[in-house]
Amino acid sequence: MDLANDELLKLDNEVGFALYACSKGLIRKYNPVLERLGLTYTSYLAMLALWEQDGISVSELGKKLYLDSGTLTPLLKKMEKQGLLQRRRDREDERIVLIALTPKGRDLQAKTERTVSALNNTLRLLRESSLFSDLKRLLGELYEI
Amino acid sequence: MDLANDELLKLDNEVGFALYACSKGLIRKYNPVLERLGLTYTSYLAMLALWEQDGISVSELGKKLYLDSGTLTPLLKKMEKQGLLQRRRDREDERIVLIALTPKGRDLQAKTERTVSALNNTLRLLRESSLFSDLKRLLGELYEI
DNA sequence: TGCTATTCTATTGTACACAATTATTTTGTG
DNA sequence: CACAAAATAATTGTGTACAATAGAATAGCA
Repeated sequence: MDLANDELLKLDNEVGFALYACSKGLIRKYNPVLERLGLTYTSYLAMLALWEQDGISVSELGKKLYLDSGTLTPLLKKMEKQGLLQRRRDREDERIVLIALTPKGRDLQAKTERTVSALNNTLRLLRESSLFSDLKRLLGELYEI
Repeated sequence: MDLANDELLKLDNEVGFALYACSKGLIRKYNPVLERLGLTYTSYLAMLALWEQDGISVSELGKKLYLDSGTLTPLLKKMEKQGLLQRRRDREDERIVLIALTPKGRDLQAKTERTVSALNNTLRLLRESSLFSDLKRLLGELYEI
């Protein structure tokens, strides 16, 4: 697909728009389901990261999720209020805030697994297609441009 | 890729996360460039849609962009203030608000074409790969699930 | 040891998104 | 025609995103 000048600015030719609309569409599917768990899509992603690796710092979590402190600080405070995790300064280095799941936060994993399995089934085909690996490759490339 | 239960909730296996992170990453690349045009990513998309088809209603624009009035109304008011477009009620049907580009809005197209061409080149490979058509297909499927 | 640069989190300000609700207008039907 | 239903924007409330800045703590170095 090599575009002439007058085709360059068409909405349907925008890779970014396809990504943007797909991403929002999927989040719209997830959010009502996650609501039953008391989670939003963003807090769901944060929990996924923490279930994999508990006790990490805000900046480490930010690297995993590609989010900065401007997003994470209020999000984590809200999740702390919900009783899912605790935040505390590292004693060795007072600049760092470490995140630790509470028992309630850990226990949520099993219920979440059951709850999202329906969505996961819907997305199974996507995960099995080459689209998924292409996306992950794209994500890597985006951060090198 | 058929996932065992303990793999199901891993962040790296989330199709949604790959989409979400890719989309935000790309918008982060676009926004500083678009700023030179006085546009944000969202208003850029709105202008793309309007350059293709001027004089449409808010709801028609919403269908093109997959956005609702809660997002579009304040966005369009801001763009009207910038002098890019005008909003006026349809005389035939007072429920409808029609959007019309101003000369300034139309003139922005040429400059935008030049400005985003660098970004477009970076993304040329993506547009030429199967990823792009896969994404558009996914977008269609998402709205049927 | 001081001093400077760096690291890390928090804050501020701007800009979306979207569900739910409201208000207005039009349409369709008995 | 009257009135219920539908269509259309606007509003409200909540939840992100992120650039830019600030502020505290640490590291590195003359």
